[in-house]
Amino acid sequence: MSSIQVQLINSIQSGLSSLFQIDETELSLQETKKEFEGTYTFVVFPYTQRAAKAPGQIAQMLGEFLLADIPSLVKAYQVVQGFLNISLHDSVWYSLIQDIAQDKSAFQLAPKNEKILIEYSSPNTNKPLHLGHLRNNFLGYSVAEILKAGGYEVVKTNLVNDRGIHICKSMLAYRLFGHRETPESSGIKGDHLVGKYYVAFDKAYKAEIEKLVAGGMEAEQAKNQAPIMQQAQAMLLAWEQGDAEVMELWEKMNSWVFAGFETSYQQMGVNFDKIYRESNTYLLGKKLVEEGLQQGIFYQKPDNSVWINLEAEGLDEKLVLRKDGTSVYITQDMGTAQLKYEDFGANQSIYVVGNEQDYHFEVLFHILKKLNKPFSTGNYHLSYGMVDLPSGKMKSREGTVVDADDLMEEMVNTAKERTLELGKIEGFTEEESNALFHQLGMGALKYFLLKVDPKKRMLFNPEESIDFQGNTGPFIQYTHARICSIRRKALEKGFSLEGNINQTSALAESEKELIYLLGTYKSRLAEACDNFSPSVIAQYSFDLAKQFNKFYNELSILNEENEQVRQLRLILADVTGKTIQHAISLLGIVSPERM
RNA sequence: GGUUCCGUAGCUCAGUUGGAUAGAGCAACUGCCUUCUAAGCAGUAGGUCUUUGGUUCGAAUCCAAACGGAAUCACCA
Repeated sequence: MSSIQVQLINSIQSGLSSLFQIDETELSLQETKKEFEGTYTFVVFPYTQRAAKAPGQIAQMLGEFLLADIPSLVKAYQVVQGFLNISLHDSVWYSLIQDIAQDKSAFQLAPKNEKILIEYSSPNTNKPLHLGHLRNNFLGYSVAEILKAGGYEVVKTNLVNDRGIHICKSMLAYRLFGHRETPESSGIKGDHLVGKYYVAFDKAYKAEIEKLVAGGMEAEQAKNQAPIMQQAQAMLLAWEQGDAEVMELWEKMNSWVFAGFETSYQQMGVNFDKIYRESNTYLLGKKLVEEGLQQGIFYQKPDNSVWINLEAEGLDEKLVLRKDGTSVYITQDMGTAQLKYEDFGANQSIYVVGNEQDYHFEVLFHILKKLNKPFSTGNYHLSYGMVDLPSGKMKSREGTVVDADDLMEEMVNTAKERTLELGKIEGFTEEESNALFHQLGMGALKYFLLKVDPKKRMLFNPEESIDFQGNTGPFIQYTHARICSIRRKALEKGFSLEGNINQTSALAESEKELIYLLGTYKSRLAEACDNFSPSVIAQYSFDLAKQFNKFYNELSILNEENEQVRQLRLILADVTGKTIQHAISLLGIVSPERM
């Protein structure tokens, strides 16, 4: 809350107390709606009974009280129905923009002295990344940036799922149909090449099932009996036993995938402080299971499988180790939790994982609690909604996925087309042009995916291209470029962006609103932090850019003849530019200086 | 079937702890480039906030039920 709001609330508080003997500790102000005059609105309905007066009368009396109590702040008030609308003196806005312009930590909240670990991306090494991963990666990266700006120490990790039956499927298919092709020989990016064999496995598997069913076998049995599936299971066993040939193939194909992912991550502009692999953490998970077994937290069934009973927590019995002693998904997560704690000892640990795994994380956190380790607390599942297509959920095996690399390339190409159409790259070198196309394409894509509340599922229609106009990344980037242009021209003309602001004339409405918005940045940032929600920042960036464009359109900056007014507007533009740049950098979006 | 989540303009989404006549963008239509970048600005049109009942000064928001949709309930991850 800004100091302006604090002063207003304190004054209203004492007004309520002295006028009506009402002592209220939790008062809230709201923004005045556009169609009424004023900046802040106080709603008096809740006090009519206790004050034994009509709403209008209470508002009237409070308004007079404010005028007398804080005359330097409050210029006027209007009573509309039961709403007390408060207008502030221009001097308040002048001093606010002055403060913001000089605030060295305008973009940084106070240190929290807390370390937060955030795990995101978490791909499987059997197929390339798709649109869902893009939402995950942009979200994880952005939340990390937001938390940093919010005063937390942040560690970014990525847990790669590089082992298991699904990995063996692509390995087996490669062995059967691959003819030793490599990313180099085929010209196919490593992760896509491996993904090709994952699909090939599924195709062969389905054909075998069909054949068995045609021969009179039940579908369920056919799924288990299909030779290629049995081969895959045998391969998994061989892997767990460290079979040299299988390990060699596994390492070779994984290295292709990792190289491919690295390229994709670079395009996305995301990075990690530490990459974990499940092949390195699942054994630690097994140890934790043994430990818990001895402590009686887990129990063993006659077939040797190990379980935990969470019925008291309203859940079910859950398996933590298979009867053959191999680990399952949750075993690995237990091990990873411990490893992360040993490596970083964070106060909080966030898992950026889709909401289809809500139940899994509920179980995991209960298990960790029961283990009663230092990492049993502070765990949070940042559960985001799926990206659906008009046809429904994306399914990799059925080929109904939007590939991440393809989509990014398409976005950059679209950015190129738009930019060339508009003839916006005069004087750019080829390198600068390409950088701009990338910044704009990715800006559009990131904004598109981040502007929506993370918790909600969202729709992507591949038939409709992502916009570059309106509520979009490029719109905000464009506003920044405009401001940069003003800066350049101001400096050419010898105008300073640093000077003091002197109050002379009355502020225009669009100036006041811009200052007001700039003044709310920190509280929006805090809100984004508390909710792990980049969409708060996205929404703010758009509002700010929109307001700036209105201001820009209505008023002259460089052509303003009154030097004091010009100075104010220049600083207003400059601060807006810096704020936009900072805000969208939290979304992983670059602010071009020209476009 | 159990559990959880969702339902706001033709489409994609905002909508703070309940507050005024429910907001943006896209798409449609009308204006504005000889002046700081028109990827912009201003305007018109578009709504039974799925439905019904309840709580109260006041409900898109809280409660209940119905209808519609999604996720999950694996010795998959």
